[in-house]
Amino acid sequence: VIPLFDSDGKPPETASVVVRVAVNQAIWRTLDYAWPAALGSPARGLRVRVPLGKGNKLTPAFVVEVLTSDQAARRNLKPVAQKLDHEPQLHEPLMRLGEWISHYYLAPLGMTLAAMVPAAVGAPARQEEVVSLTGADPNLAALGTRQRRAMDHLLEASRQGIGTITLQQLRLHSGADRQTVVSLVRRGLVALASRPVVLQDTQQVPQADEPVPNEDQLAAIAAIRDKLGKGFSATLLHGVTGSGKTEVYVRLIREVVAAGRQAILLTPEIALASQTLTRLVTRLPRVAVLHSGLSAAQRAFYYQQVRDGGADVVVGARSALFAPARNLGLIIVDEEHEGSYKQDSAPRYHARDAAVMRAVIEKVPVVLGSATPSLESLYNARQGKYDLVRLPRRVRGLPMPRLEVVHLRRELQGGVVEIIGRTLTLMIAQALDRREQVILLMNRRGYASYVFCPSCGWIMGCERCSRALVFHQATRQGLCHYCDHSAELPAHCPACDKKLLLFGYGIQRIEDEIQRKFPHARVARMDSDTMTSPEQFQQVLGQFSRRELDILLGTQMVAKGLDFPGVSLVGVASADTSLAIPDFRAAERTFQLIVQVAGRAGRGATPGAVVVQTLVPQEPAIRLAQTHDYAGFAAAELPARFETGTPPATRLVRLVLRDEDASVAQLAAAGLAKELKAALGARGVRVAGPQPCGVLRMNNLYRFEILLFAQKPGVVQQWLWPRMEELSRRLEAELVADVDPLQLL
DNA sequence: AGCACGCCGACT
DNA sequence: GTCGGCGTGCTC
Repeated sequence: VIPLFDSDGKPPETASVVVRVAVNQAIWRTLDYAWPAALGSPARGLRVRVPLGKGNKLTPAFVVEVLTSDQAARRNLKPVAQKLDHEPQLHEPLMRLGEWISHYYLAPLGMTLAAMVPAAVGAPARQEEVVSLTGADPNLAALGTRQRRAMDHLLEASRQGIGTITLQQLRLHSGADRQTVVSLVRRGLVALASRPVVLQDTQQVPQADEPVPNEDQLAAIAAIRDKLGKGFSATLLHGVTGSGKTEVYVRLIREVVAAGRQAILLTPEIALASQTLTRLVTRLPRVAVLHSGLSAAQRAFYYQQVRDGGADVVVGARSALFAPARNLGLIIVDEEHEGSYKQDSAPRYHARDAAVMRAVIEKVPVVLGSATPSLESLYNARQGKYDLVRLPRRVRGLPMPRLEVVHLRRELQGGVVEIIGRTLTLMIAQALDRREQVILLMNRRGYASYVFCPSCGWIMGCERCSRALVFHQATRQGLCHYCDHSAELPAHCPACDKKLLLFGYGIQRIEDEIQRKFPHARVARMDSDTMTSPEQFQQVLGQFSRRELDILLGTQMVAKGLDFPGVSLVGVASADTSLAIPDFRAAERTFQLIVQVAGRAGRGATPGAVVVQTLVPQEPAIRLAQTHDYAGFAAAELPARFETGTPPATRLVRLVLRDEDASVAQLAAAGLAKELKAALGARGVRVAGPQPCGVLRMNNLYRFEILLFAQKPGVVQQWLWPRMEELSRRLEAELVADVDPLQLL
């Protein structure tokens, strides 16, 4: 922090330099401030602190424009108080990306820019202790075991040309603690020093262990390699599950790094803990991994490494897209169809689409990979906006797993209501007998969907939301999956005092059933209730890969990107959960989920089998997933979207108006809808609504939505953005805009 | 999003 | 007569 010189507190008389800043708050306008000469020269992208409001509260902001002298004619400007960095934190391409995100996703610019930089950036660099040999002749025989072992390790490292190693590494490899090293320092044998932390080159896998790309992979690599260094291009890499997309990424990234440039690889949040990624990281040059498990300081450290050229590759979730690579050569978005790329709070950007925009701005290629591309990306490929590259076969000639769709109603065993039907039970038993592993998907948290009274119809509901509480076994409580509110399970119906019943199945109930049916199986449950930290996630996956577990039971987090050769059977307990959601993407999500989870089977020596349980086996999403028929699914679903005028046939902007008072929200929505119809109707925008949201009341707020279906991208935003501030002030209810929404609850 | 301002009710 | 409740509106 560089303080302002004028200690008498008086702002300069006349401002010769004026900057336009975006404050990190829900303010839609930019504000002008005088730039004190004492702060040096201003620059776009610089972080500053400015006095804001009547109390002149110091507020973080970004300089977005340095005004020329004739633009700067305004007087009486408050002065910028502090500079937070010496150099602009966001360079020009990221500033332009931030401006695009702010406008396209209808978010205030200051908030958007702030979301692009880790909060702790600018804090002093982390230090680490390093150990090196002094060169003094060691009398090894005179040393104790621990000191001896440490010296051996250092001497061995030095023979390999490594003169300095970190204390942490020495501790890891020789078991020497700091005390041991200090003793060696006293003997004059080693030196202990501090230096700023630097990234280690993790490329360790010897060439012999390198997977050899097959013909398909080589063709894909060649096709994309041709585009490197030749400006913007977008490629949709459609490779079936197990076709080796990761190998294609590795080869392309190495190519880019060899040419002296940096690469960004985006993966869904969940995949960051997977062993696929761990393996991948060891095969790449200096990697900065950015994920949610990092502390603020660690995140800031990697961020700075990328900016200063200390990292060649950035691997991370959504926000890794904003890595300040100054010399970018390639962006890859793995599993591009994943919903977790969409941020669900402002700025509500989609990292895949923002990645394409960054590639446009930086004039570099972008690769979108998936076994089940989103219909948006498929449509873009059909339109010629993306090039399509395919990997139609699995590696090593592995067959696609065989899917068996079973009708749950015919699976009941002796009339008993059970969710693991006859076929699936039998196949799990067989897999366990053969010492093979099983992945079981149950896409619903909790034990039972709701608690109700059979005699009077009372349902245990959330007091803050218009939804039933989901019964959780461990806590014996009802839990709201929308607002996290919980309530004790009453002993009897509070309305009529009769006995209460549990209705519906959740993953915890499946867990009970599995344990009852297979008492000797080692089972781990993996859902957001049990996986509260990335470490837990990694631990369970580690156990499963070491075959210390037989059955991995999970919500959709087990469907994604896992690669365990021991898995021969995958079960989908109920394929209907995601179909039941009233959303135009329900079929697409169901198809993707089944195909993705099926892809976890048969990656090793034994061919995989998949059992999909459903009450609606004739449903196209399920029928087509049975034969991994992506083309067939797209051929049915894409025309349907055109008939209904839903994305990708149109571009959707969703506006939600919410208020504690239902009629206030409804009236505000009605007024706004009328206004929008008048203004946008002529521009090819269909205004639907207002209508109550899928979940009418959430967190004590009643919600009404207006859906805007536009023929062209950006039409709605162009009209709406300049009016957002005025609208949010004028409307009685709170206004939330979501562009290209994925969740329509 | 904060934060100050302001116009009413409950208290000393 | 004053403190403070949180509705309202602005931030260079």
